[in-house]
Amino acid sequence: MTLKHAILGLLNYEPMTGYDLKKTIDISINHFWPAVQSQIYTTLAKMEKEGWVTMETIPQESLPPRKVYSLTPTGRAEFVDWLTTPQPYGETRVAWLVQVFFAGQLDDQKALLLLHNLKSVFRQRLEGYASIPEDNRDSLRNDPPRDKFFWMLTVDFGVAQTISQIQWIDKVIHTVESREYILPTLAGDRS
Amino acid sequence: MTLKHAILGLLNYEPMTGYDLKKTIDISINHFWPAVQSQIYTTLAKMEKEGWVTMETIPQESLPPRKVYSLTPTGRAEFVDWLTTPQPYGETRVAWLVQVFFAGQLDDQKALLLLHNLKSVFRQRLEGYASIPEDNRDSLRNDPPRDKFFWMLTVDFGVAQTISQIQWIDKVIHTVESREYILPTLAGDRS
DNA sequence: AAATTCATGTAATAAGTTACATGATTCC
DNA sequence: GGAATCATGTAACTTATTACATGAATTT
Repeated sequence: MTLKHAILGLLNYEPMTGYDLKKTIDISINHFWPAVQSQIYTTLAKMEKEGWVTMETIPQESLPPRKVYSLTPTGRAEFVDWLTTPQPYGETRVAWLVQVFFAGQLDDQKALLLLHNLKSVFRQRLEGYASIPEDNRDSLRNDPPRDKFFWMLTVDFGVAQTISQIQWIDKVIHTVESREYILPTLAGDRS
Repeated sequence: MTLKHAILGLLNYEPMTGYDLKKTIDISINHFWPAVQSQIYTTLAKMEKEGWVTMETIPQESLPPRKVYSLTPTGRAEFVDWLTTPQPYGETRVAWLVQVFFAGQLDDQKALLLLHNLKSVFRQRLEGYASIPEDNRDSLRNDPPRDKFFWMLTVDFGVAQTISQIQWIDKVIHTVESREYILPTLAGDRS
C-alpha cells in the first residue's frame, strides 16, 4: 500500500486534478493515510508513466490549466488487484506508543505529563470525529448510499478506536498515579 | 519520530550492537515500529556522525568483530528531549483501513471476503499477543518492575485495540451480510 | 546435509517531508 | 489591504525497503 493505490481508488469515483485530490484526501482518508501536496503531484506523474492514468489539460482564463487525471483500464485492474489482496498487517508505525514504551525511563511526574498530554490529544481527536458528518454532508450528497456506508465505516472505526484508547490510558494513568507497578493482566476486565 | 529515537531509547537501557538491536526490536517495539536489519546499521552510522552514540570494536575469534554502540551525553539529552515532546498524532498510516474505505467499489461478495480476511488477521494477532509474555520472560527477567510495567503496557494496549477491532468488524460484517446499508450512528451502542 | 545463529555491511530504489516558487482572483 | 482559494510545480532531503554479499560455528 502506498499513496498510488489511494489515488487509484479516488480517481475510480471520478476524474480529478492533483488539486482536487489533495482536498478530497484531506476530508476522507487523511486520518489513516495523509498526503502532502507535493507528493500527490509527483505520484501522479509516476502513475502516468506507468500507464495507470491519463491526463487531459483543460485551459482556463487567468488561471493555470487544470490537469485532469482519469484511470486507464490498466489502472483500474491494478486497483481491483490491490483491493482484493490482503495487506501486510503490523507495519503500522505509531510514534506515541514508542514514547509510552520508553516512558519508564522518565520519573513519575514526567511520565504522567506524557500520559495526560496523550489523553488530551485522544479527546481532541474524538471531538474532531463528531464534526466529520457535517463537514462531509455536502461532498457526500450525491454519492450512492453504499459508497457512503463504507466511507462512514472508517469514521465509525476511528471513533471506536479512540474511545478504546481513552479507556486504556485512563487505566494507565490511574495505575501510575497510585504507583501500582504490577504487570497488567492481559485477559483483564475489559468488558 | 524515527528509528533513531527508538534506538536511543534501547541503547539507554544498555550498550548494544546492531545485531542485538535487531533482535531486541523484533521482540519489543516491532508491533508499532518495525525495522529491517539494513536500516539499523545505516542509522547507527548516521547517529555516530551526529555524535549521539560512540562505537567500540570488540574483536572475536572466527567471527566478525562486535561493534558495541553506547549513548553519549548528547544522545541521552536528545532522547529525553524527544521523549518529553508530544508527537504529531494522526500521521499513522493504516493500509487495511484504506482498503475498507474503498471496499464499496467491490460487489458484496468480494467486500465480504475482504472483511472476513481482515477479521482472521485480527484474530491471529490477538493470539500472537497471548504468547508474548512467555516469549519475553527470559529477556525481561532482570529488568526493574517499573521498566517491565511500561513495556507490558504497550502489549496491553495492543490487546485492547485488537479486541475493539474485532468487535467493530463483526458489526460491519453483520451489516453488509444483512444488506443494511444505513449510515452507522456515531454515538451508537458501543458499550 | 541443511538450516539456523552470529555478525557485519553496501547499493539501488521507493516513499514521504520540507521548503521554495508563481500569479490571478475573490472574500473578509 | 490582507488572507484565502485556485492551480501548477521543482529540489533537496530523510526515511524505509529490497536485494545482495560474506563466512565460521552450531544445531537439527
